[in-house]
Amino acid sequence: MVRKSATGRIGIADVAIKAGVSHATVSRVMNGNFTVDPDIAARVRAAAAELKYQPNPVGRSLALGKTDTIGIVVPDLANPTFQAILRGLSRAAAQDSYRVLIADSFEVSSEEAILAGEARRRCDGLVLCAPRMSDAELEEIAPSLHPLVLINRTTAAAGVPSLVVDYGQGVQDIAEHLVDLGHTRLAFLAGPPRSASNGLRLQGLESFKAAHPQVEVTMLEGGSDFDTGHEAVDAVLESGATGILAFNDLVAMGLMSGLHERGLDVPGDISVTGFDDIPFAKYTTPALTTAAVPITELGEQAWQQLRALIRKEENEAPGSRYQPRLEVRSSTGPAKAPRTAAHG
Amino acid sequence: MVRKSATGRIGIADVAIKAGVSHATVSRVMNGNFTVDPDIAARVRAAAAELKYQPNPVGRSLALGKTDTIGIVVPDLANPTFQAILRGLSRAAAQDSYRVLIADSFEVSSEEAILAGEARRRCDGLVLCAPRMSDAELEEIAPSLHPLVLINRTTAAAGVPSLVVDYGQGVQDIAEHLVDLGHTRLAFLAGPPRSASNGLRLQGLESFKAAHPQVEVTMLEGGSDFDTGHEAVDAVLESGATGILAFNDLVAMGLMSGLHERGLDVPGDISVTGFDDIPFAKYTTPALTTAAVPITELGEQAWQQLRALIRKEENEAPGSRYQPRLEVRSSTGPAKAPRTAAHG
DNA sequence: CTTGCCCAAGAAAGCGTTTTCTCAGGTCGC
DNA sequence: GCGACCTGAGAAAACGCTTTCTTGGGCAAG
Repeated sequence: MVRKSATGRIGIADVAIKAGVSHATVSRVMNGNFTVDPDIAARVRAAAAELKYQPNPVGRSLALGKTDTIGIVVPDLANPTFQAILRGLSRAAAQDSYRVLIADSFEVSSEEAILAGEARRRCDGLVLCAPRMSDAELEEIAPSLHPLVLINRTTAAAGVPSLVVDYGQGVQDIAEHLVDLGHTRLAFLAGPPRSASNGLRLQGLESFKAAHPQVEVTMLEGGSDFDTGHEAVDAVLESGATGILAFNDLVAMGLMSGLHERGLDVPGDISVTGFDDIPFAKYTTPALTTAAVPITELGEQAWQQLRALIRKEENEAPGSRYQPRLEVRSSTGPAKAPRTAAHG
Repeated sequence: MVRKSATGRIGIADVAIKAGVSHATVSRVMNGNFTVDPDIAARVRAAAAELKYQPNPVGRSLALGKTDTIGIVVPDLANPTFQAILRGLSRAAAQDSYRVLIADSFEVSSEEAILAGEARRRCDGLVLCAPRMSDAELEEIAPSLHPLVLINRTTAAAGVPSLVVDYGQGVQDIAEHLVDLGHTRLAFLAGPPRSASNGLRLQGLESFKAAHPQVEVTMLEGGSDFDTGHEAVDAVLESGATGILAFNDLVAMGLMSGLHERGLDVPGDISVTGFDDIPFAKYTTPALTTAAVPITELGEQAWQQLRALIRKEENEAPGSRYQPRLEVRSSTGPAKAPRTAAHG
């Protein structure tokens, strides 16, 4: 019988025996090496087909020193942003016959380095998505992770392309939009403290405040999910702001839902904006004004950059910067007279 | 110098040389084998730490015959349902130090079998998520994919646990709910034709129709995303139905958005229901009435089942069936007099 | 007819681990 | 004091593949 292999699976040896040739020849045929006699090649192929032989990728990986797999580590797989990046990455990588291994750090920044290292060792390259670790730590481990591509984070370590979204500019665009609508009291519902993109937004708001001293901008603590927005209703109302910049679309949706429950009208009473333009943003009622980030493209670009690194190609454009595009929908509208002065 | 290995990475050999012992001993120490002299063990550990040695998982996998990785193949990574399953699976697997490799078939059912095979060979087990392939094909390839767990699909092949959601019951519950509200004309916005869960829903509706001959149920073609729902507005209005059962929450949201644009009130003019209870469902306006599927739990259970298979444990409960729970929110309300008879 | 080449296919050496097998040295018992 | 037993560590085989190295046979040229 066949099945001589210890693992019980059909191996190259089985095919070699069946075809009456050596392992080497089978390998050559399977890899399209043309120095094999056509007759023998045909015999090998027939044997392989009959045994339904499929090369063991692990053995192959060991011999070849590559796994045809890349890893991605994300802080939270529940976040639509990271899901979209993952999707874009997976799609692009699949086009080049690469697979994607995922590692979710669940926002535990202390785990990221270990997770990244483990993932990297199993893969040919790694995408580190919005890592929460410190700059110092990131810079320290970056070399050991090469080929490495960063998303929404930069590092001083050499040879690490970064794809960053200009959240600072995006948040300024949104603020400008609200000011144009007559809002003079704004509030920012911040994101996770360790998020670099939150830092960029805060910087952007500082620039905005410098340029618009007459506008009042209240900072509110927050997070990155629905509930954050939903629970922030009181704080938002208390601030007296009429234009709210939520950290992202999720927070904005939660907030709108909360406002709705309070009987407040968006945008009649309060204007709400999001960030990211996740697919759902278009379908909220009212449709959400937001800053669109070309997020799937980000995942795809990450693969392009990583592929260049893996192939050791000269990378003409190491990393790139993405500008969000203001997407005005119906969750923003003209400011009405400040509620505190409504009696006047 | 160190770095004798061809790959340029630190290998077990480097540690062995540095510690002045054999490969075997290093391996023993790294794997916590206690038959090693404590002094030598300490020397090895010191050498490993100094060289920052990390075992190569590929070599390890080859020797051990396992990869500590499982694969999941989904028809569409953009679908929140599959994202949630992936998340649950990944989380549960990570708890047992397993990683997840993803394969997206992009709804191309002809690719599924190849994709599944490739993924399986790199992994210790596979989760096949709502495969679109035919029953015959599924049954044929199932044995070669073992250990295998199916989600939302069953097969006659032996030893393949299935986790299925009782979509038929769920859809009946929703229909009953609408009837209780006085609706007599319903419409079902179907999902992808190849989706087994769509088939289950259709069966459920047949049962429902049999039990409620007085209720008119119109079948409308559809899909599984926002746009499907958004584009279905005309067909829905044409049907004259006042209670709409959308294939899932996404479709329902698209439909509500479309109805809103037409100036129609939900649930005043038309009641809309979804399915799945994705996180967003709670935050739509109006909040969506839907059938909640314990979807993250599904991913987690998939891992439990797969783990049992991998460990060759006796599996007391091979597979299980999940009952959706009706989640009544505010997108459904009392039926108003049929519009076609409004003048009466 | 012999010598030298070239080519195709087999033999064997990796790839980086784990694990069995083997053997040297020490301990204990008689 | 010598042989049996045991322990701990090195040697080597195994995992399944790719690839270099080797070899034998066929062919052309001298």
